[in-house]
Amino acid sequence: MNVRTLCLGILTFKEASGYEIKKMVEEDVFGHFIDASYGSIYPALTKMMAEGLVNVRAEEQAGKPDKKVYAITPFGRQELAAALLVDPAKDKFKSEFMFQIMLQEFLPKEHVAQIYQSQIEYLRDEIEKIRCCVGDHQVNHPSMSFVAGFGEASLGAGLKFLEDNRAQILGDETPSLTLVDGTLDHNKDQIEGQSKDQKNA
Amino acid sequence: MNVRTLCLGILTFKEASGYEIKKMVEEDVFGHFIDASYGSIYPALTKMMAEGLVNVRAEEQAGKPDKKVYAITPFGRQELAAALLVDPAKDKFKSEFMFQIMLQEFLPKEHVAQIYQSQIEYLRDEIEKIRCCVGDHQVNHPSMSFVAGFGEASLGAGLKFLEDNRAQILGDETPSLTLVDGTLDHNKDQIEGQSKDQKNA
DNA sequence: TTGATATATATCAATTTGATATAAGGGCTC
DNA sequence: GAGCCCTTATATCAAATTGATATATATCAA
Repeated sequence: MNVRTLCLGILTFKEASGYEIKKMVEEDVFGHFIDASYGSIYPALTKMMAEGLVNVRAEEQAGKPDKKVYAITPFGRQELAAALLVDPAKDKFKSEFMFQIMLQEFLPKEHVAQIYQSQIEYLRDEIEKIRCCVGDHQVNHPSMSFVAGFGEASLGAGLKFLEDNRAQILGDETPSLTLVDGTLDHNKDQIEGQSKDQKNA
Repeated sequence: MNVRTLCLGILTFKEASGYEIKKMVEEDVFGHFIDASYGSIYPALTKMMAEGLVNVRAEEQAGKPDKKVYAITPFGRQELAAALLVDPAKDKFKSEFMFQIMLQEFLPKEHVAQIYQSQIEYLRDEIEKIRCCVGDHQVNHPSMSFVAGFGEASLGAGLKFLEDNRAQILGDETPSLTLVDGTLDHNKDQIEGQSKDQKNA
C-alpha cells in the first residue's frame, strides 16, 4: 500500500489539508498503524488532484498560507475500493529500543536503564492517548473503537511485560514496587549523572 | 538507525553472508523488530568492508556462487557502540490489515472475513515461531529470551483481542468459546443470517 | 521435462524519509 | 521590543530504502 491509498483512506473520514493528514497519522488512532511524511503526502495529493481522485478548496487565512483542503471524489472512492481489495501486507513492527536491548552488552548500564524507563513512559503515554481518543474525540465509527481496542491490548501487554521483567535486563533495581499502586518512581541507583541531550540517528 | 548499524549488530552474534543476514531479519528473533532488504544489505556490507568495519572470507561452494562470509572487526564494534549510544527512535507499527478494517465499509464482507481469519492465523504462526526460536535454537543470550518474551506477550494479547472481538467486525460467525471468563458481555442476540465457513487460504 | 523452491550475489527505478526552506503568528521571558 | 521557540502551513530534495528483477546452480516434485 502506498501513500496515495493512505491519503484517500483518511480523506473518507473527513476532508483535510496535507498538514492535517500528517497530524492525523502522527496523533490520531491512525497513527498506531500507518505512517507517512510530508515529502510523500504533498506530492501524492498534487498528483491525485490532477487525476481527479481528490479536489481542493483553498481556505484563506489571515497571515498563514492558504490552507488547501482536499476532499475525496467519487472516482477517488472507486480507486480506493480497488486498491484495498488485496491481501494486506504483513504487519511490520520496528523497534530500535529492542535492538538496543539485544545489544545491551555494548552499552553503558546507565544508558540501558535510561532507555528502559523512557520506553515504559512512552508506552504509558501511547495507551493514555488511545484512551483519550476513544473518550472525547468522536470514535463513533465502530471500526475505530475496534482498532483502538487492539492497540490498547497489544501495547498494554507489552508495557506489563516491561514492568514485570525489568530485573531480567537491569539486574535488580526497583524490584517489586509496581504492585502497590503502579507509580514506580524512585530509582535508588540514580541515572542523574547522565545528560539527556542525546539525539536520534 | 540505518542498515549499516543493523548489519553490524547482527554480525556480533555470528558471522554471516548478506543472504544469511536477510534470512535472520526475516525469520529469527530479530525479525520481530527490525527489517532490511537485499538492496540495502549488500551495498552496506560492501561499503563497510572498504571502511574496515567488517572483513570477508569467501567460502567456495560446489555450484552455488561463493558465499561471502562477513565478520565484524574491532573497529566495527567500536563504531557499533557509538551508533547505539543514542535515544532509540520511537517504535513503529505498520498494519495494512488494520487500515483495511478501518475502511471495511469499502470492502466486500467476504473479503473482510477472509483477511480477519488470515490475520488470526498469521499471528498464531508468529507466536509459534517465537516459541520454537526459544526452544530449539540457542536463545542462550539472555536478552534474546527477553525480546522473545516481549514479542510473545504483545502478539498474544493482539491475537486474543482478535479472537474475542470477532463479532464486532464480522457480525457474529464462530460465536462463543472464549466467553467463559472473558470481559465482553453484550452479545445476547445475534443475527444468524449467514453461517458459511470461510477457511480459504 | 517443466516448474517451483532454495541458495547466493547484485543492481536499479521508484518510493519514501528526514531534513530543510519559507513565511507569518503567538507566547514566553528578560 | 528583542530574541527565541513553537505551531500552522506548503513545498522541495538529497539520501536511504524498498521491491522487483537478473543471473547462476541445485534439488525436489509432478
